[in-house]
Amino acid sequence: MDFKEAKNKFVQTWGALGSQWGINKTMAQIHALLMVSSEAVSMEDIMEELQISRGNASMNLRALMDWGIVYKEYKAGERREFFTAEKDLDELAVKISRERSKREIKPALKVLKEVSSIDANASAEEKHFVEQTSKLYDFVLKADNVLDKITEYKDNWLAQILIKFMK
Amino acid sequence: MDFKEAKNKFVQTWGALGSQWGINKTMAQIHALLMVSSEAVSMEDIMEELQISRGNASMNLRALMDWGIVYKEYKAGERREFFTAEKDLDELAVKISRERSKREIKPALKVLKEVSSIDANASAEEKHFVEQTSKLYDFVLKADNVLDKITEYKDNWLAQILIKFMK
DNA sequence: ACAAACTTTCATTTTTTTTTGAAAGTTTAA
DNA sequence: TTAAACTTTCAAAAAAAAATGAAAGTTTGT
Repeated sequence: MDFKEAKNKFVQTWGALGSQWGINKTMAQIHALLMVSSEAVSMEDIMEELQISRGNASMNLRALMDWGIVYKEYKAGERREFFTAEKDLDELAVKISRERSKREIKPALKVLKEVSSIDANASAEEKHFVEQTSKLYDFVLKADNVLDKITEYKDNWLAQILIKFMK
Repeated sequence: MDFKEAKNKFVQTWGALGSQWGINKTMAQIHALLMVSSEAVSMEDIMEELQISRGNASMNLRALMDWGIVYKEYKAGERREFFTAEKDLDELAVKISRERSKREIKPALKVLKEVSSIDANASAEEKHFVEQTSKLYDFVLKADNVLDKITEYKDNWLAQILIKFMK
């Protein structure tokens, strides 16, 4: 396998993995491309390499910047914008965790709290509902807090957990 | 908010959360419904409650059983099949983690290993590619191993991490 | 102020994913 | 063995998500 094939395979795989985790394929592909580029890349080049339209490139780059994992870069004497990805993997994981927590987990928690707070009248059905959603609330809250704690460590959190865990 | 509203809100929210994480909405909704049902539920009732077709119900129930988080149950004297969800949240998390690791992370690791193994000739571009994909391989492998370790604890793993982490 | 060099937006089109439903398959009871 | 009571399958339809591209917007240099 030569470089071009390998790069392409990586971009495709990263895109597919993204889809499976609820991230738009092109967004994941752009991210993959930037991750393995040593230099900042122009929108034109991204369009060319991934064979996508200008609009698509623009929107997904915007989304990646909103996630805080892709940055604009300006080159002296160049009119156009260039893009780079966060390349520090610990930092990348922290940012993704924080965003998903903020966007998805926190709102879900709010709903769980609401629905687990209805007052269950006598019926076993309602009691079970309240019990189960309460447990779920506690569980998700705890998991979310663990994420918070972990991402506070910032650098090398993964290795740190591993150390603590392996005894 | 009364019981019916709460139940519906929970099912809808769980479905939406599923979508955001790459799980088919109906599949997540069926799971939600079964999670908060104190009794096993028939396919007919699932179709009725979620307003979905027989085929849809059948396929998604099958998928949930493949994930190992929904079980068939037979009632004495009843011809039809009933379904229940795994209600132990630790067990649920363990099963989901294992399946996602097996289906998505392991194959991605294989590709990462492949593409990071090309021999980079002199160019800085190729060197950077190999370096970055190697780092990614190490990172994902480590993360996957942490998941493995965690899920070995089986019961109450979340609380255990929390304890270790809080010092 | 103008226009060239870019980027963003969004209505429309395309693609992908999900759902439907009817036919085929299976199981059970008599 | 037959038929009733179910479940599964899968081609086709529908719905949802993503992509296109041209017009509108923005920035910069002269």
